[in-house]
Amino acid sequence: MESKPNIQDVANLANVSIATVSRVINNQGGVRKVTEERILKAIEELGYIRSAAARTMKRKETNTIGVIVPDIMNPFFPLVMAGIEQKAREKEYFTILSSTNESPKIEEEIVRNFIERGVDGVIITTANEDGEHLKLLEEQEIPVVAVDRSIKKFEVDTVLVDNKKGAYQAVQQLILQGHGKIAIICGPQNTTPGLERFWGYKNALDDYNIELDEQYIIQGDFGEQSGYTCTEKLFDLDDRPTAIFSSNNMMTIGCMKALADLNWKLGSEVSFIGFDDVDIATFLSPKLSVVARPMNAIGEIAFMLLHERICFKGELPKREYLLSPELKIRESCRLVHHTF
Amino acid sequence: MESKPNIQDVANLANVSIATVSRVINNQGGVRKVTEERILKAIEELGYIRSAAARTMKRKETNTIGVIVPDIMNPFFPLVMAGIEQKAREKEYFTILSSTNESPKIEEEIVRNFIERGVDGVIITTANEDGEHLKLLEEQEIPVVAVDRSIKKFEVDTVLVDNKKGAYQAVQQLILQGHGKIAIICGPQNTTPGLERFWGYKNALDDYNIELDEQYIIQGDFGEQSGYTCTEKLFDLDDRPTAIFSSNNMMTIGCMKALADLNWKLGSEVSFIGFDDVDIATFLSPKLSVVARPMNAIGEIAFMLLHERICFKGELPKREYLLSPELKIRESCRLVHHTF
DNA sequence: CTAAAAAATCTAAACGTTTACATTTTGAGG
DNA sequence: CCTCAAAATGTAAACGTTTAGATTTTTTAG
Repeated sequence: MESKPNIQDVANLANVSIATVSRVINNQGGVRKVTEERILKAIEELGYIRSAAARTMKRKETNTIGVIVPDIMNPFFPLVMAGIEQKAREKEYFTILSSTNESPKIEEEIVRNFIERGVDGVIITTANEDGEHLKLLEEQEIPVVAVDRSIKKFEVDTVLVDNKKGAYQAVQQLILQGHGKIAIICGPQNTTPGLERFWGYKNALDDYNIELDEQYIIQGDFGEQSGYTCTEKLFDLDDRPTAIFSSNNMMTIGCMKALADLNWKLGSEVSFIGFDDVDIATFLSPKLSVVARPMNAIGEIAFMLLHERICFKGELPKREYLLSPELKIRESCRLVHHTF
Repeated sequence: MESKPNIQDVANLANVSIATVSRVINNQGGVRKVTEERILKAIEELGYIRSAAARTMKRKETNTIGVIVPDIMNPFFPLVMAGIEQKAREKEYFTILSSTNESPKIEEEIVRNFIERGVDGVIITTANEDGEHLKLLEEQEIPVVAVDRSIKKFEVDTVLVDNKKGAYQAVQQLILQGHGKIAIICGPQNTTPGLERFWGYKNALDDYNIELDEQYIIQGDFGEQSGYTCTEKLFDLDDRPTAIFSSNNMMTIGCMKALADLNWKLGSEVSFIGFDDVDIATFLSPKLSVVARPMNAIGEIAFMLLHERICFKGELPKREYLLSPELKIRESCRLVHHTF
């Protein structure tokens, strides 16, 4: 019994054929109680563990899904991941996680590796929404669910947050509180979230007949540093905005740092709402109002969609979930002071 | 060509034997340029991707390591994970991540599954340092590296942070600033980090001849909520401490919330140092002083240790890394005001 | 007690690689 | 144009499962 025991060793010890052992370890029934017990004992005795590799080879399924995220250090993704994992565990699926560092090249490598390993499906927040580099997945007919960023080149189920609505609500809130000079720190306009959040901003202003003012539209890149510099630019304006809407969490952080450094008084001199909840939101004084995304639900739904598609091999129409973010009003947006 | 092409299909198309194809896809050399090109073309044409399962079956290795963490939502782990992944990618290893939710039972299932899948090694922060539930790993002789929490029941390489030293330095700092009434919000005393951080606290007080005062030692559970309630308890004391040392990041957050709610003035009325850096640290006013752990380095070292052990099948002594945390002094600890 | 039906078990053939070992091809040196 | 070593390629046997289909055993019913 030098190396690891295999199903044959178990069969020998229990004095049955490997077929019977196989039926037992897969609880397929049709095995007499007494033999089953004999086999179980043999398994125990030998410390037998079946080889997933051999099994996969026959079965052509791994009960594994691959998850690809662009940046594991961004707190958004672990939270989504938690939702995925929870549902996956319920269905006895396992999860492989890889992070691309926002590199489409790495992403392509990961996809290839996932396919080699025979994942049953993939949940991905792609580093490049174009999706040209993802064509392998389509070729191999592997079910895919896109999360947070859609994929242009081919049809996949998608779970998105209604960025436009979230941004709209935030800006609407500011408007209703009397603000007219509302600035936006934009995300990159070549990403869906960046673009949609800007649309939400624009629509809200339109709906309330507030004219778009170019000087209040500042272009950021979703990074903390850009949040900082954008805020500085706004501060340098002759006619400063009375409210700021920031398009994501990292820029919110940068913005807060800038406000502190510039001594631009949050809440009183300038109201604020950010997209995405951040840890710091409830610590700052005043507490930050934010548009919060339901990360856990995103993960759960993504898995459910994927699972359906894995089980249901037939044709299924492309499905698109649009989750509504929640506007959490705290203290950083206040009624504007009209001092005449 | 109905189903997926295999190595045989490639061989047929390229008019060679499967052995030659195998040599090409593993770059083993010994194949003429012209045939290699022919094979490569065939692979391209068929969209052939080799099956990791079949390969594993022969090779008995997967080039995959398993990572087990207790709580993927705790920001500490994604950061460690980033370090692991980075090094793993360099060595062409892949990473499977699973989270146990601090449940030893789930952990055992995950371990079993990892073994079925034939991971070459495991990096784990166990949910139960006793390690009885991990004996499968030992039986199967799978290399293991323990991170952040050691494993008692069997010998494995370990990467720890010098909790005692970190706590000591923090408390020492408070003492040197004139504090005598220093409270600690403890972690669970049945975990190594909880225990060691308490020792560091105790040693520092001992060394400076400050008597341990039971009322300043509050037991928490590393959760945010407990940080909150512990802080309340301290506030309710007749003789409040002038400084607080919190044993981890989540409790730090709870503590900050409590301070704000209680209107207990951070920095002036009560100084503070926390174990582990947190996002909010630099936003609060005053900015939080913390003991920061080198998460990325922890991950990198953990992988390197594991990798050595995977490659080097021979006997290797147990190795234990003890990384020093860094005391980051910001503003939340101030010279105590002696008002006589 | 026996025949037939039902249940349990077994046999053997895949699945797609890798790899010793065997065979063929190539090309250098005479 | 041979010879022969070296290089290239091919053959075939694993690896450890699952699973039709064959076979044996058990149970049922007359």
